[in-house]
Amino acid sequence: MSISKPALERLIRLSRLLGQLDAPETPEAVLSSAQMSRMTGWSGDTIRRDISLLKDNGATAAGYNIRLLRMAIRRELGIGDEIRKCCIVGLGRLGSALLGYEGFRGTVFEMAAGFDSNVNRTEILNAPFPLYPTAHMETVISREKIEYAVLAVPLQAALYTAQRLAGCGIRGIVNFTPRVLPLFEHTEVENVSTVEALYSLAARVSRIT
Amino acid sequence: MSISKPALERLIRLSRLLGQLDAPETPEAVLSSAQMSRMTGWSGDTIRRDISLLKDNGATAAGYNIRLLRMAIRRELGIGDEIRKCCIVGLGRLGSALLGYEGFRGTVFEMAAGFDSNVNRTEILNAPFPLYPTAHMETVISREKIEYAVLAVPLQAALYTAQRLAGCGIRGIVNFTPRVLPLFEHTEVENVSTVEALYSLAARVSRIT
DNA sequence: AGTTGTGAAGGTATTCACAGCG
DNA sequence: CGCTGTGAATACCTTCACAACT
Repeated sequence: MSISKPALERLIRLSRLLGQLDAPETPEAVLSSAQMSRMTGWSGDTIRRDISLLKDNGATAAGYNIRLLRMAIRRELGIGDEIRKCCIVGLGRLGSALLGYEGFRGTVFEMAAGFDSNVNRTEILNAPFPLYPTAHMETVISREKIEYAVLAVPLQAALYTAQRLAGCGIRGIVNFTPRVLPLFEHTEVENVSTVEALYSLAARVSRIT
Repeated sequence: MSISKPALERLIRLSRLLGQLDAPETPEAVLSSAQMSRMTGWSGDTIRRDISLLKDNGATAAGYNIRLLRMAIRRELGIGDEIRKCCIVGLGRLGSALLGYEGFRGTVFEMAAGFDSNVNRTEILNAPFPLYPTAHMETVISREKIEYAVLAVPLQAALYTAQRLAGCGIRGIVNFTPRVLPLFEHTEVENVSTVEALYSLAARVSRIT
């Protein structure tokens, strides 16, 4: 049975939540669907149904074992322990801010390269992984077997760069640019937009008021 | 008739897309639902139904007038031309990268203040709007009538800072931190997470393969 | 009491199919 | 013709209600 997209997104966030609660010294700690409901805003019913799609989900009479549940989610997401290599394309303010981002600790994602068309930047900035001029993008990506890209180039370069990424075997793009990207044959796109988030908030707020 | 959340999100992105296509020299340009479908990946049926919820949507026999449709969406979102004031809380790498972000141009959102607990940062960084120590957050927000906040503080400070924001009248928080925030009574939360985006991509990719 | 898991019901969203229009 | 708009049908998702278990 396949997991629906809404369920998938909840499970991903749940796994983050569990990661925050999983303390090494209490491997037996449990959490009930009612507690998760309070922490996330989703109904306990929905949470239980999502979790019931997983096997070995760590259910007990008092709730779910935090550690086991988290493992079950990660297993089911098709994301084993296998490392996925990523790169950052575009090292302006936003891109370079991500160079030192610690949020990847504890995930299966590993930053393996950064690219910028401005050679100055690739030389001056320092990062815990190598930086290259964009001209070498295709070569490095295929040599390093990089699968995912975070796109943070200026608006004008967004479409062209995304097409180059899709053309050289990148499987997924996290699009930080305000450009709406087209569909690609073999490359998924996920948008991350502060402005869209603000509009979404504003619409909800004005609906409530 | 109320617009559903999925429809809302599509309309917001459509409006961004239309903004990119709307050229001043061709105010009569039209776009059909089939063309939008190719650009976004949503079915033409769904797009037409979303748009049909709007009045004065610029429909013609050849498609939708781009400019009129964009105006109709913005009108219907309950987002007039009234400016919404925002602030950035946390001026680390990510927060300070947003200080000069041009993506707010042409939106109804205006950055009005930035906050950081490190007084050094608020003095050294320069921005097109004033920066304050976090201690003054409540005062400034209520004085300036700021409604939205972009939360970019370190993980440890996320929950406490969010609670302070919710407590002082902020209507919506764009959460850039990896902390899963609880529900607040009068404050909406929208999450923006690179890591969640990557997991979502990875799950989709491994599902296809 | 508390918990999970799940059929059945209910509610939403999407797609189908086609009328009607320019 | 290709286009929009929409009733009807379908598919999907969430909630209800409760059995089973500790």
